[in-house]
Amino acid sequence: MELLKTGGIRPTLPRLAVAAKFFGNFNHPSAEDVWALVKAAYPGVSRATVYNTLELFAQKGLARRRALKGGRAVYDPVTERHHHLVDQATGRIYDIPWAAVRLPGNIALPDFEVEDYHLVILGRKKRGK
Amino acid sequence: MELLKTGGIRPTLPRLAVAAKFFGNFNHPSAEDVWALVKAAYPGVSRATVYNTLELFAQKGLARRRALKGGRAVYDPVTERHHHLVDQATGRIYDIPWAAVRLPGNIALPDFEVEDYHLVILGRKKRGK
DNA sequence: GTTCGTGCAAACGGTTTGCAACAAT
DNA sequence: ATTGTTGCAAACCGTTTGCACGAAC
Repeated sequence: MELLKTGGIRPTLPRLAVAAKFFGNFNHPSAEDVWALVKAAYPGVSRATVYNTLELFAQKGLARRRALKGGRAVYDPVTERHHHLVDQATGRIYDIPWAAVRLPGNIALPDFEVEDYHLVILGRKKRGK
Repeated sequence: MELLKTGGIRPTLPRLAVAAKFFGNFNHPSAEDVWALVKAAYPGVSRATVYNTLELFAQKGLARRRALKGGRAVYDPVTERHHHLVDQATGRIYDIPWAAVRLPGNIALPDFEVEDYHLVILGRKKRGK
């Protein structure tokens, strides 16, 4: 994965291991989740490195860290704007395409400088879908 | 505060202490924050009781538990619908009135049953305001 | 040789849990 | 008697940090 170079990240072996397990994982894994996956495939990688690497991805704009569930931070490999739905039954997080919801083009608040916004939707996945 | 009775909560002394410090606190305190306030005023109250009581408030619909910051859950005594702005500089959370943003009347997603939704806005408070 | 990256373990902070005592019904 | 509530401390879980070794420039 040489998109690491694009982000100005030296593609070391542990980082490639993290990237392999993280990018393309659309289940909004927590750092701990990613570590479990990495550890299974590449036992030598330490937890700290996984945490550091994910945070590095976030700083370089390759991922977003989100506070969507209590307690654990989740990382999102999708950097395009989108909304989130948190399934109240399972806790699973789903990406909702930006275009799926019609929103005012931009949000303006008198007292605040708005940098970004997204909808957090609470609901449940319809069974079977 | 006898809105506890309204919620079907037995108004014990520790719970009244928590209620006194929590309701009317619009700074989106974490459980730890509330405990610090309660402990200062009523030193006998244990941390577990504060945590239990806040969770009880949430279950009874007197408060909302929200995952807006990483790591710590915050409790919101405002139960009416509103949006949230997280100040990227300070981490402070502000309530944004529902009417401040024009949204589609209801959100419908084909695969999900939507129970609730709100905007999470990332921004910064304009200085002086 | 100075910086950067890594592994390991310990520390940390917030939250939850187990348990014994006690109050309410 | 049964249930609900409390305080205390310990356990727990995700995350961060300190440190020493090694690789890269």
